[in-house]
Amino acid sequence: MNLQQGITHKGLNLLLKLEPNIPKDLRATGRRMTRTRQAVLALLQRTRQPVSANEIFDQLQEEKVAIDLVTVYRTMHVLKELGMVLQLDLHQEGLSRYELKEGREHHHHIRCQICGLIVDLLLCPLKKVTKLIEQQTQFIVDDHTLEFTGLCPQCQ
Amino acid sequence: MNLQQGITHKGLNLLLKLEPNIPKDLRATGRRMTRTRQAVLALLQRTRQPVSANEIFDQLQEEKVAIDLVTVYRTMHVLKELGMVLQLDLHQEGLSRYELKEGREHHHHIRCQICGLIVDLLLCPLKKVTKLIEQQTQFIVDDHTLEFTGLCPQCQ
DNA sequence: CTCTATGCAAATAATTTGCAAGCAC
DNA sequence: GTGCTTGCAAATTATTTGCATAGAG
Repeated sequence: MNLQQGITHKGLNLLLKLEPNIPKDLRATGRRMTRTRQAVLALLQRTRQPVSANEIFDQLQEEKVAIDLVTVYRTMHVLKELGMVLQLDLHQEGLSRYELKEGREHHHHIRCQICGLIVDLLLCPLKKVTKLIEQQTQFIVDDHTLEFTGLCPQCQ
Repeated sequence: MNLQQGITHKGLNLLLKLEPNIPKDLRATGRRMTRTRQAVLALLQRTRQPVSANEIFDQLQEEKVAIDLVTVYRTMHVLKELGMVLQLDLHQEGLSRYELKEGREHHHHIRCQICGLIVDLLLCPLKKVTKLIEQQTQFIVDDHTLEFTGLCPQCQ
């Protein structure tokens, strides 16, 4: 909802410098490093929270980067395919958010109902549960979604 | 995706008879029991899987029940407000599904990537984890989403 | 120079809103 | 009869697709 407000909180992510091998990742699959992709990647790197396509678009507009919203969607699609970006659907938000993968471990999130702050959870309690589910249901589990909502310290 | 196919599987839900006190629940809040609400409730009761607004609409069309898709959405909104229905957003499906609450315990789901079969999981491993998260993040947790995807026995 | 990426317009899909008429109580 | 409900049209929001052109390698 409110990117600005969220960003003013202390996030758990670090501000990472631009990885110089990203262009290689792109080229390795016949993809090209363009002005717009650079802008999106740079934005993702300096953003502490998972962002929506619209937020990326708005933010780049403010920074005078000419880009179409469609291009944002297409860029996210490519980056996700390459495994460089994670796509999240947080608890009943009705839109997707994206964050850089950048070698980070599998993790989940909690989002404040009031201000929209999203904080990383550095745990996933589901390894054992997954096995249990596979036994109980005879499914082969291949993925899961786990997101929390609540009130952040400042909104309580 | 494919309601029919899902329904042909053995679900874990029971087919419940129409609870006669439902109209009371509605009236208690100044709401009215109408032909369309009856049709939706009856459908929810005989459906073994969480259904989307569109599936409710299509199904009722087939049964020659005249109803508008807008009315389905509005009905789900009311039933959810009354606590009679649960709204689910399964793993990156991009739409909401609904199921009768009917006194059932808090639970989660697993959905088959191929045929769309949804099965209830009769466990929630998150009570302790929630406390841990509250300690670690200083959030007050008020809700969570946990949904799995995989391959059901018949699609493996 | 070739083929991918982009912008713009338009299409889709899920859901919501406005308003006048219908129907439950 | 009064006020909640509904249908129909239209608006909204998130996302996707088609196509001709711009631009990366």
